[in-house]
Amino acid sequence: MTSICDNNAEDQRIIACLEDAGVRPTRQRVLIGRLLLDGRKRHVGAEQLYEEVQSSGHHMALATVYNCLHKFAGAGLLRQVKNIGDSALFDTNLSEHYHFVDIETGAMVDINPADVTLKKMPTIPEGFEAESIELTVRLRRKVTS
Amino acid sequence: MTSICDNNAEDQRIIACLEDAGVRPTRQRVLIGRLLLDGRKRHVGAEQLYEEVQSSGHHMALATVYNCLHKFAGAGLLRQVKNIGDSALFDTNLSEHYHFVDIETGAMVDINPADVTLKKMPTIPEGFEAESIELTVRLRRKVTS
DNA sequence: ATAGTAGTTTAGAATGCTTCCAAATTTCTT
DNA sequence: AAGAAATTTGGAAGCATTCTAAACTACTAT
Repeated sequence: MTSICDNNAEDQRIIACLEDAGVRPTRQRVLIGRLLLDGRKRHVGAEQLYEEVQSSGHHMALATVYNCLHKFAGAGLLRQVKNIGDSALFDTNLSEHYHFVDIETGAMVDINPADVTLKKMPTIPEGFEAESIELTVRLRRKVTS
Repeated sequence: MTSICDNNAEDQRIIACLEDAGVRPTRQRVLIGRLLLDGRKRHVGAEQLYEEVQSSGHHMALATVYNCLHKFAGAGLLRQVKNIGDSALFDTNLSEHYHFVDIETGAMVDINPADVTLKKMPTIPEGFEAESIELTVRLRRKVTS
């Protein structure tokens, strides 16, 4: 006898997912979980997610969307991507992978991890450990010659 | 018989530098050139540079600092670093190299380029060309055990 | 169940960085 | 020296994100 919106199997799965990650499954988090924890790999920004929530017929404060995104990221359910310009982006793809970015449009595409290998790793400074490695290849549209 | 502050050899060098890059050597740009085009490799933010200008006994609008930084970057005199969180950073080191970032403090250190090699390069999508590659290793302070 | 308490959500205000603006100024050309 | 184009300026505006304090919700212990 738990929760909030255990009305169906999908929500049950999401709730379990949140609990496993140590995140309390509130109504809002389950809602966002439906959008982000469905197995699809994609990149989302706060504003965009906010609109998706609206479109799904629910209301949620923008601040809550930010809260959730950060909470999810902190719990390892999402990964914050910091290479891209302006606004914060979150990636549902948790495996180590890299990104192509169109410098004109900002569009982002995953780089197939098999396509890149670091031959040599830099020596981590004394007293530190690597938390993550971000590799971004910025792309410019080629001039048709 | 050019310019503004050709009062010494150093300024002459900076002016030549700007002209070579196709940037009109205004008083403000030469001023910033003194701070950034002296051969030292470093990372600067707009606000910080603004303060350095003040400290040097001159005045300049913050907007001008932004203008200059972007102009310099566009002309290839600086390189904008986009991997790091919050605010815009510019790097006077133009050669291909990568960064360690302390996720706690935001402090940035160059990675010796010899220390990293990409074994395989990802296939660039059709119609695009790589403009730059950014590799960032995020560091966490190790817990002393 | 019920009450308590700790964690969450909320709307709107506040912040901080960056860009925009229109006017004044400066640079380079003629 | 005058004109045209680019630049600088200070302040206002913009935007994404965070903060705040109050209302609310979820879980725990009773």
